[in-house]
Amino acid sequence: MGEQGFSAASIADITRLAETALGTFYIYFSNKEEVFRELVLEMGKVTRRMVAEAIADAPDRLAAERAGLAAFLRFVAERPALYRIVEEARFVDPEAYQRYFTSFGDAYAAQLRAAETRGEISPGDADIRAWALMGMAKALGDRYVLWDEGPDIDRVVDEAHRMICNGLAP
Amino acid sequence: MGEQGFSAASIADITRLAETALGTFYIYFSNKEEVFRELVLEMGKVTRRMVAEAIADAPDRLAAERAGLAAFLRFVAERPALYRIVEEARFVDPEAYQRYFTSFGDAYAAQLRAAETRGEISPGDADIRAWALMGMAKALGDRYVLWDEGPDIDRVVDEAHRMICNGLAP
DNA sequence: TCCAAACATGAACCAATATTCATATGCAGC
DNA sequence: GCTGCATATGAATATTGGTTCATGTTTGGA
Repeated sequence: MGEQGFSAASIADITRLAETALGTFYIYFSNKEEVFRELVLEMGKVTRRMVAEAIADAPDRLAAERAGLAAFLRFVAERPALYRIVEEARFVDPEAYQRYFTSFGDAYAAQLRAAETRGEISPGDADIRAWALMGMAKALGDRYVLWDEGPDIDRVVDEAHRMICNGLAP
Repeated sequence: MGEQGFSAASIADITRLAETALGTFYIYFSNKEEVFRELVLEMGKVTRRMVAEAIADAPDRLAAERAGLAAFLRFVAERPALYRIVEEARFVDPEAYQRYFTSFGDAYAAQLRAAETRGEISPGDADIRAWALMGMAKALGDRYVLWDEGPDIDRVVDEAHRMICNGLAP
């Protein structure tokens, strides 16, 4: 599903890869969308753990932003199929997609609020900021990881991080 | 296609809405993906014109960023179906999707480069910045326009613009 | 008025594939 | 070895919907 997309991946394809019979699929999943939903869920857990580990020992929030972005881009590079599944969920299972990102965004915003009270970042609406930052990461992942070509990940992280810290103002 | 999605929208649906016979479809398009591709193309033109007009008389780049973001969010609010089509292109016609965003990104980066030489923004990699900014706009569109609930568009634009200008550093 | 050529029609065709189900197999406890 | 339950199998089913095509209809120029 991650490689061919939801509709192109047939149950027959899936069971062939799993080396089981076609009917066996329906012992474990009630229909095609259910595997998909479980994949999205699984993906949520994996990404969350990944990022959490990556930022675990960052000295402050700005350092955490850098580490988190770098980890996310590395993740997209390593598991493009899983990343694809999440994005396709927008159309296959909008509920799951929305749940995925709102829960991610909520956690992100909470971290920003905590950092704000610690004085590590300037004051501002944590939710809006969280979504803006998630969007940045996604777009950079598309352009510089999935579609390749261009500066290496470190340079992308550097530049994006500079922008996250200081903005564009001269 | 914008309302139901590419696969859920049948040719029969399309021709019913168009009040023509089913077969007539194939006089104008050679297959289902071709209409889709043309829609993506059309959408590119419309968005481009929209944003260009919106930022036409901004005094400087930072003001243009604000006006452009506001225009984009307004556009998503007004034509969610067209916006959806572009995003679905990622899976239905990846070529078209990539063309859409790289050409948009190239134009965006060119504007940033010009602004940099005019001293309106700090120096930095224009391409990476352009993609980061596009990603921000997309994510905010998803969360605060398509999924509604939350602060009104102006507040979102205000907050995001502050972040674009000054970043998060205290 | 006539004639191509373009355009329109929608029933029929066909391929794909999600899902079911009757049957077979493995396994745990006795 | 036996019994019953869980699990496995894959051929058959049923539906869906993209695409074709033989047959009309319109149109614009001569």
